[in-house]
Amino acid sequence: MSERGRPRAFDRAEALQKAMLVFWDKGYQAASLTDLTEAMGIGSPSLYAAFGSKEGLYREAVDLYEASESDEIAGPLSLAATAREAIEGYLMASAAVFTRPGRPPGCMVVLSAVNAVGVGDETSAKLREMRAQSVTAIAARLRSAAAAGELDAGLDAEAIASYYVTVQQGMSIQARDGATRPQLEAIARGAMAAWEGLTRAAA
Amino acid sequence: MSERGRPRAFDRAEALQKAMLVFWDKGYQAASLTDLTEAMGIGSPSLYAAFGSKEGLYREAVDLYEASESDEIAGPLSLAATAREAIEGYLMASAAVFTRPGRPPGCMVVLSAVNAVGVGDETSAKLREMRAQSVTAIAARLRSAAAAGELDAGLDAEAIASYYVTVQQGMSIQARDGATRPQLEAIARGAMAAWEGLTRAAA
DNA sequence: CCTTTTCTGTAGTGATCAATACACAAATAG
DNA sequence: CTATTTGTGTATTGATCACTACAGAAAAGG
Repeated sequence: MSERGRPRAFDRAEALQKAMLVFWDKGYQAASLTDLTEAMGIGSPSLYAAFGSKEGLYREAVDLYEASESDEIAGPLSLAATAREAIEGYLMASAAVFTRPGRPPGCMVVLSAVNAVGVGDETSAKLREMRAQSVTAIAARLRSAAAAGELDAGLDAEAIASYYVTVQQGMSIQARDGATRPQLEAIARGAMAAWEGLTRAAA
Repeated sequence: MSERGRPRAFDRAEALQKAMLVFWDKGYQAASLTDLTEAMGIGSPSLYAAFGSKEGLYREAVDLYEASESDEIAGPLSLAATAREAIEGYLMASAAVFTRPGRPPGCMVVLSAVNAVGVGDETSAKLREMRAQSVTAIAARLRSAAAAGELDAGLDAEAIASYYVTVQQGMSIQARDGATRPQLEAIARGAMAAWEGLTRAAA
């Protein structure tokens, strides 16, 4: 097939992983081509041959983030037995991922709401949709719990989901300011203290 | 006194206000000198004569933000009769300020945790301290309420304060994504649903 | 071998960045 | 008036930005 020509001298997936860490750490615009090529260990022509452009590389970095880190955060939402355990697991997994050693603090997708300046409209819209998807997924989990009789049928799933996603997004800011995993977990437990009040009566 | 020389042809306070809006909207690095001078209606030499440097202008813009917007958010903390009303008022005022028409969405100081890349260490530390100050102020309000017998004496004031500040910071992200004032207020009410659980037993 | 294809390294492109040199304008001091 | 001081407008500084032209290197096809 396409094995003609000089073979690539670097591992594409490995280089993308390094680029993801730079974008995650600095945001789109503040990550310079020099930052990227140095972290990836390649020259800029190799970067452009493999990824097309800075924004193309960013898009792939976001996809990689979603596939690796983001799925770990969302995992509990579909796996936990009860809706309460699902959301608590979501917040606890966030606390873990946001403070994992060797990784930038906070969530790359959440932070992109603030530091993805200069990115194209299409990529920007995709990132916004990814953040909105968190609310959708949690609301769906709440509605399925309500349909199963586990929770009150009259609850406002969207409002509750927005609240928990807001807490999780605030945890990204806290992580940026140096909050540790136990501190973020304490915040998550604080957020869960609202659970009974929110799910008992329709807000 | 110092009325010698050609008088300044623009209003310094007015120009600073315009610069604050640009920094608030775009962050430090993404706000270019062209953006700033166009918004302020002056040439770059006038900017440098009046404010010293881009970072000097940014520092003054942060001070102006603190004096105008930030005080409105923190007002309820010292004015409200009860600790609960103080914190609820803090979140409600945040919802209002974060979505005020004609102003950028979200809190300039909160967002600076993410978009103040490239700013000097001293300014960066000052901004971080301003964010930490929110936790300190709320914790102090909780402790005074506990000392007055209004709340349980064994509550973890720091943990509760961190939780509510995290919600407020998440509201800044939500505002960036287009959340309206009623939506943010609903989130604030959701956060207040945790109040009894948090203040009843020592976490 | 030679040709074709693909990638790498060097060395740059024009554009934009924050910041200024310099000449002139506009005020006060004497 | 002249001298001094301060601000403005033009035009530009070197540095850095994202990006690429070009020549040579390293592979497969014939």
